[in-house]
Amino acid sequence: MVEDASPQGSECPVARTLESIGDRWSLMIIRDAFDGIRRFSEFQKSLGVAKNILASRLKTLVEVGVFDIRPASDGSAYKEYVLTEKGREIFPVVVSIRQWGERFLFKPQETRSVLLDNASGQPLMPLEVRSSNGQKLEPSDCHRMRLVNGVKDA
Amino acid sequence: MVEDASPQGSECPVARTLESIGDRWSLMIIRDAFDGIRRFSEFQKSLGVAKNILASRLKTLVEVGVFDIRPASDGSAYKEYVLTEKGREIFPVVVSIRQWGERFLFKPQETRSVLLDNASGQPLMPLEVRSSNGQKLEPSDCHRMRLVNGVKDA
DNA sequence: CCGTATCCATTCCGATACTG
DNA sequence: CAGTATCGGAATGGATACGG
Repeated sequence: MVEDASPQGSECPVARTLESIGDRWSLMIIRDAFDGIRRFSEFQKSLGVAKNILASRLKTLVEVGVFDIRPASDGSAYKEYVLTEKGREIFPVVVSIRQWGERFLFKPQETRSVLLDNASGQPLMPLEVRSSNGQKLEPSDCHRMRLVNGVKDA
Repeated sequence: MVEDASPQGSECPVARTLESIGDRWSLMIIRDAFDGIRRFSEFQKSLGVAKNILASRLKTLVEVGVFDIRPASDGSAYKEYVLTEKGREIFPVVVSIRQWGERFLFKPQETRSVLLDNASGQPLMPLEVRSSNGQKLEPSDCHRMRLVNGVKDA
């Protein structure tokens, strides 16, 4: 018997986010979308995922409002999956994941894909956690608090 | 037949990161660790996860170098799981996930947990993707590139 | 208290075949 | 091309019992 748990209703935003886009494929699909991929077959080719599960993931990502479906821009009869604003705002998540992986999961000369600034061709600045007045924060500089109806609930 | 795919050897840092900490529980465990949780039973209580799978996840997180095992600080016979530097550097990932969830997955007055700066008691600054010279970047301002032995490829 | 071992249910995933 | 339908296998998760 679990007393916790309504899975869709976690109070922690981290948990709730992972419930909606934390599965094995969604973030990879979104990563590809940031690369300009929009068509079913392009996602499929890039990810090497089975078509049925790609279809399933795209459907739920549309349902949760991360993608919109639009008619194809080239006039072909098919649809395109384009990120909504909600979807585009996942960018920092993907970038932070990428930066951690680059730093800790690759040997220096190992072949990898990198994300570069169009203007300069340079790598991006590492994402940093900062306070509201711009101070860099370590994990120990923060604490979690429960917010009930807008008021703190120690 | 898949020609892609050596799962541990993806060239994309996003993919490789998700392979190592992208399962359903690891990021939740790490989130709790940022809250100061170190003991098996505390993780278990906080997450409501079965003991066997918690044990399994902690073991692999130690293996990949995200946690260290240390003797308990209170002198009891048991161990503590503390984040390594590699583990602590996941902080921006957890924070970006949290911020996205807060913004898009909660109604304004809905009960949630928030992360506050110890010094000011204020919420954190939203993470932003920036270029090496500090310019804010949108997804379309970036492009992916393959890096082979340190040189650009295509 | 801190796990491990076992067993079972469920979910997820890939391959294939099929439809418009 | 863009999916849907179906099926079997693999991975994952939960409950429980047990041992150090």
